[in-house]
Amino acid sequence: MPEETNITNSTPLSTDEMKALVVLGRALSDLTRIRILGLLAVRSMYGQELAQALDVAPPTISHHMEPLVSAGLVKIRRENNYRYYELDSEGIERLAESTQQVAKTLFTPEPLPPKSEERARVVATFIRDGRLVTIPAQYKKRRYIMEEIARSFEWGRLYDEKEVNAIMRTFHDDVASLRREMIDQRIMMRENGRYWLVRPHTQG
Amino acid sequence: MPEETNITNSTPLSTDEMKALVVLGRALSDLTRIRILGLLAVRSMYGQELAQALDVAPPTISHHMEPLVSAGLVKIRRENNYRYYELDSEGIERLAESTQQVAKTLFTPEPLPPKSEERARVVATFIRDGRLVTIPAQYKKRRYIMEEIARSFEWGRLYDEKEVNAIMRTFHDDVASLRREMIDQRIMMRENGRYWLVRPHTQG
DNA sequence: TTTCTATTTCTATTAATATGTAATTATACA
DNA sequence: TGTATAATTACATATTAATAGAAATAGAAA
Repeated sequence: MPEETNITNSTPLSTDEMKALVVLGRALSDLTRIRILGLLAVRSMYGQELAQALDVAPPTISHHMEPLVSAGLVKIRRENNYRYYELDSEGIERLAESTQQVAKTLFTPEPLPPKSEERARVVATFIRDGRLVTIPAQYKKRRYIMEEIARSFEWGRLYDEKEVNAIMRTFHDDVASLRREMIDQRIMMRENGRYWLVRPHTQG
Repeated sequence: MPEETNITNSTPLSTDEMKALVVLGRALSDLTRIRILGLLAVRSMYGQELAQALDVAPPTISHHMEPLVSAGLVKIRRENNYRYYELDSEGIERLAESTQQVAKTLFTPEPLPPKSEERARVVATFIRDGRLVTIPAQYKKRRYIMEEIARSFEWGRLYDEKEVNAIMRTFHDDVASLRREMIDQRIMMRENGRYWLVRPHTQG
């Protein structure tokens, strides 16, 4: 079983970004609210109109407005006795942008750290005469080793599993663990039995 | 009070699109699930790792995976006894695209219907010698009238409220109702007291 | 001011959700 | 084949959310 005790669980999303996502998700997580958005897309409406159109009681509309307004999707325009609810175009644009940003963030691999004394020492310790002595238990060291092994692959090329195994076996016999580690660390990707590097090597 | 009885409540979102949005919203509506996404963005993890990292019991992870997988954000890779959860890059791209699409849809005004006999008849009935006799109660007719009045505005120009009132008063004295109707029907937009047409006139 | 109406708040009820413990299933491994 | 471990399911509980009726609030109109 994998040894993971020393791994720090970092995340590319800040706490604030995560909370903002939850607020957005909550706003979208109910069909009545989505239907409200759909209706407001045609024209702004006031509460009783919405209640009648959706066949719910007026207090229900009021309650649903809270998450929609919190998420910045709807704004309220007061006119006489009425409150006209209308889509907040800026908010919805922000929503579209932010989800794209999050999607991008989630898939931006962490940058490779520069070559360092430490890295060289770790590599020298674990790789002797081109053979991996043992797979390091500590994440950071394992990371160095995996990046070193990745150098034996060519940027932009697709490899099938046999080729991957052949290359990895020059380092270590447990190629299954090495393969998994490459995927886990997002150094390589796999799809339909084909493997490839996620990004080019950074330093020669 | 506005007369709305004859208005059909159409929406630019199909039922399927709405349901898909709800599924997505549900997936994002819980902080634990967002944190799972954040962790998986760094590397794929199996259940007990996630449980330990988030300080929850393993069944909780199992439960959270259902909405994440349903929404297409996470996929499961089985390896020995473990189940490695990993981000579904295609799913997340689809998510980003679809929210953008929805945002766009929500703000695409319904196309102006072509000039028709009926439209001409309605306009002739309600506008006599350049004066609006009365504001039609029926939505469709009101729509025709508003589009007719919109022709007196210039595409691409900003108007302040005084100018809007001056132009509208040539049609009818209740300029407040006309202004609101323009906004409601998304023929005009307003921001900081400035008004403008949402789109150009289609037919001369 | 009084009245009327739209909206919100209060309160209650029901449904859904998040979470955990215990039991079950599934997969290696000895 | 039995044992060990990971994951899921079953079950239970506590919390949150959705909804509506009743009461309170706010604004317009008479």
